[in-house]
Amino acid sequence: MAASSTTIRAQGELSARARATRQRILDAALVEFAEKGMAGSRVDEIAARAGANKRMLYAYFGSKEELWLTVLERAYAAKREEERELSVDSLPPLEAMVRLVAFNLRYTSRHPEFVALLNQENLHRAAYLSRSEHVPALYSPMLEALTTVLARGAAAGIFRDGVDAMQLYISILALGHFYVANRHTLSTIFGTPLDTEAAIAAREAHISDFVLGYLRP
Amino acid sequence: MAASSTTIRAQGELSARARATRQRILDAALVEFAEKGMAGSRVDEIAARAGANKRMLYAYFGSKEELWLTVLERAYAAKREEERELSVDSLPPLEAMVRLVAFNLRYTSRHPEFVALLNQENLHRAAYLSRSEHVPALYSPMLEALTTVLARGAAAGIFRDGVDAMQLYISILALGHFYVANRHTLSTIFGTPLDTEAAIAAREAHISDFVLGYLRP
Amino acid sequence: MAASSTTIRAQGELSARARATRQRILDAALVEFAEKGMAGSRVDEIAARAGANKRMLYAYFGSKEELWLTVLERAYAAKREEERELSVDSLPPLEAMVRLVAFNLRYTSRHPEFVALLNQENLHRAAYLSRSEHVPALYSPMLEALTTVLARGAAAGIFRDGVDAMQLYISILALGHFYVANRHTLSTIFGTPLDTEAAIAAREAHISDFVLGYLRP
Amino acid sequence: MAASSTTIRAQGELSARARATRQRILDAALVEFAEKGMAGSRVDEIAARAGANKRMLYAYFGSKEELWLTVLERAYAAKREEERELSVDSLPPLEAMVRLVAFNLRYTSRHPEFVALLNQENLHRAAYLSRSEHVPALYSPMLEALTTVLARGAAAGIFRDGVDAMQLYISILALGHFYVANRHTLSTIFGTPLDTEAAIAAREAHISDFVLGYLRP
DNA sequence: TATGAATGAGCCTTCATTCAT
DNA sequence: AATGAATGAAGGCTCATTCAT
Repeated sequence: MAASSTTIRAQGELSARARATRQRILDAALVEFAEKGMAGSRVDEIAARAGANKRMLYAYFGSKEELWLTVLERAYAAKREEERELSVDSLPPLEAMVRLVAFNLRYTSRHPEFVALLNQENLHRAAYLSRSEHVPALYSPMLEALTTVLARGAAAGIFRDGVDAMQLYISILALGHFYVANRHTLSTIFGTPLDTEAAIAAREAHISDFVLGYLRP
Repeated sequence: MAASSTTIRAQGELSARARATRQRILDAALVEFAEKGMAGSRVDEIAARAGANKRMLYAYFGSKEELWLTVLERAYAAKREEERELSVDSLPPLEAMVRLVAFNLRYTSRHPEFVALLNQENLHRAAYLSRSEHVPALYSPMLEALTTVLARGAAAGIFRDGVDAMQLYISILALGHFYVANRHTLSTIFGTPLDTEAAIAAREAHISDFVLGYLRP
Repeated sequence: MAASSTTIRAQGELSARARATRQRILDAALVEFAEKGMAGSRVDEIAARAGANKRMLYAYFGSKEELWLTVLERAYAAKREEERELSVDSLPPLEAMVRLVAFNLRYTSRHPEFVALLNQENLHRAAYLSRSEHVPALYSPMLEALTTVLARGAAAGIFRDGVDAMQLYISILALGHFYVANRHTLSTIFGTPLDTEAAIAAREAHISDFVLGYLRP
Repeated sequence: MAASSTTIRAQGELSARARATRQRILDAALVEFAEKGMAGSRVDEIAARAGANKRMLYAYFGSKEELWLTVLERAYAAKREEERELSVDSLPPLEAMVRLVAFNLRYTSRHPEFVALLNQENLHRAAYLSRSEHVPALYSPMLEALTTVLARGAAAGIFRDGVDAMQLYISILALGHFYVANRHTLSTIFGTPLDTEAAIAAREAHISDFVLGYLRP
């Protein structure tokens, strides 16, 4: 009777069955939230999609807002985990950079739900994310790795000096993320579809050129 | 979504008083929509903020969705109007490029509500914007102008050859827009505020370098 | 647009139609609250009984709790108004006392909903009533009048000296109110119905005797 | 409301451990019910407070309503047990009366939860109590004892003749119970706290006087 | 042109109760 | 004897929209 009988929070103590239900709710919430945003999502719909009782959603997550935060944290963690596996700091500088750029475009392209979550959360002025204890910690290793790559490249004479790692990382994110995030309005404006494989490959080529072109000494 | 027979759409036929009311509703809606998104905004709140009766909102715009589209169109038009005034095609290529890059960052920074609207609309998969007859037409002149600038720069030997105008334009938008759009989550992640004047100036310097560095032959 | 468009509070500014709706809601709420208490009452039921839309209940009263307080205040005011009309301070002391005692029994008997409201509110530890600005003011005149009557009776040699007006008033309330409030459990316990006219008349005779017997010098 | 076939009602057949659990549930329910009434109480909360699994509550009591009735019966029995120990019929009439009056005030004052239960049950029109087989039987001895005391006092010339025992008993209950039951609203109305020890002592003095003053021949 | 009042559907949340182990 | 997980039916409250004047 340690936890109040109406809310279950810690995940460790759960049975396999409970964990499965919890997971189905999270999966369903990710889809729903990404599609309709937080305000536009319906708790009923999430529960139905999860094949779970609505009450369990509240038992596991307490409220729609807590559920949102949990989904958001997991989305960040998932992306960082894949990015970490690139092992940029163990690759030659040029390849590291190319891979990082391509990965960011391709990941956002494969995971438009991640983009949708981020946009929503920025509408909220990061009100939920700023309550997270996990996410900020995920990103300092990335910055360190990028700093190292830039230094190695500069030492080897293939990158320019004095590049700010955070600015560059934001730019790399921007070149991919913005394209995916705004693909619908951009397609409308430019009158050409942007989410075909051909279009994405073209984009990848462009931004690779873009970053490497800039980094030339 | 056909306009009801009692809906008043054209603005020309309105009296001065009516036009003022209509305008106040639009202004209020812009603020409210940008702050809370479309699903999160309340028709009551918009009317109250406009000092207008809710009924008038329906008389002038027919529905919340139509109001959203009108607000969105005006936001696009306002930005394009300022951008047009840059007269990039009458400036020397280098200066044109610097100005265009700086303008896009500064405009989005000064108009976070524009960013918020765009993000929302992309969540909607541009469902409203794609019904607009005005917006696409706004952007073809921009692409033409940029194409000309790139050609002039290449001819003068200061820009590389073979740059795709649309890709570059998207990249320029991305470098500024993404920074502003995601400033809240980025601030949280990197643990440093990104919307101070100093931070924005640093960003401007970085992206100017970035674009010009890339464009070097 | 003085009042927010979603909540209407002051009663003075309302149209006749609105006032009628508001009143129907109050009447329905009184019945429902008295029958089932606050926690047991259903907002849907109140609205239905009032022939009003649920939304109006919230427009006029803001919440179930505010509605409860309003109903409570009106119940107190109604009783005090009738009590005031007894004009105890302009009657001979003995008659004043008899009338006051009888009135309190009869009123609570005729208005079991008043008793029910009071009991509920005491369960709440007067949480709502204590936010009322109106009710306490109603009762000081009563105490003053009773003090005068006691003094006049004592001076005339028909009442004992040194009677505390507040204690006596509470006792008078008690002798009638408790009987009515607990008529159901008392009937069960003593195995005899207590809310027949005959039983009430007997009770009236008893408590008249009781009070006057005590007041003898 | 018939006990389900799996419900365990009789207490005799239970093991010591089971009896302890059952008792903890009853204790917790008393507190919760008294604080929030039946409609306002939560089965979850009662189980949590008892340190028991919710399921056990249903195993032992069948439903929230049955639990309510059990709690109510026990509260009545506890009061009558203490009252019985006064042995009013073996005391001199005057002292018996004084003790009875004081006891009723003091008991309700020490046991506000009893008062709260009674009020709730009267809101229910004694719907649950009337199904009890135990409670009515508790009270006939009380009336007999009081009748005897009154007769002895009248014979001794210290009490008036013709006093109805039930009416008097109700009045004695009223003078104490009403004060305690309504202490919150009365405190609010009269602007003075009524549950201090001093206030209760003053009340005790008043109602002693009151009853004895009335009983004078 | 403008307004106050009304509406019905739907949303987030909570409840008493039962199932399976 | 005890438990964790699950459920269906509300419950309070809010929303975009329309009516009547």
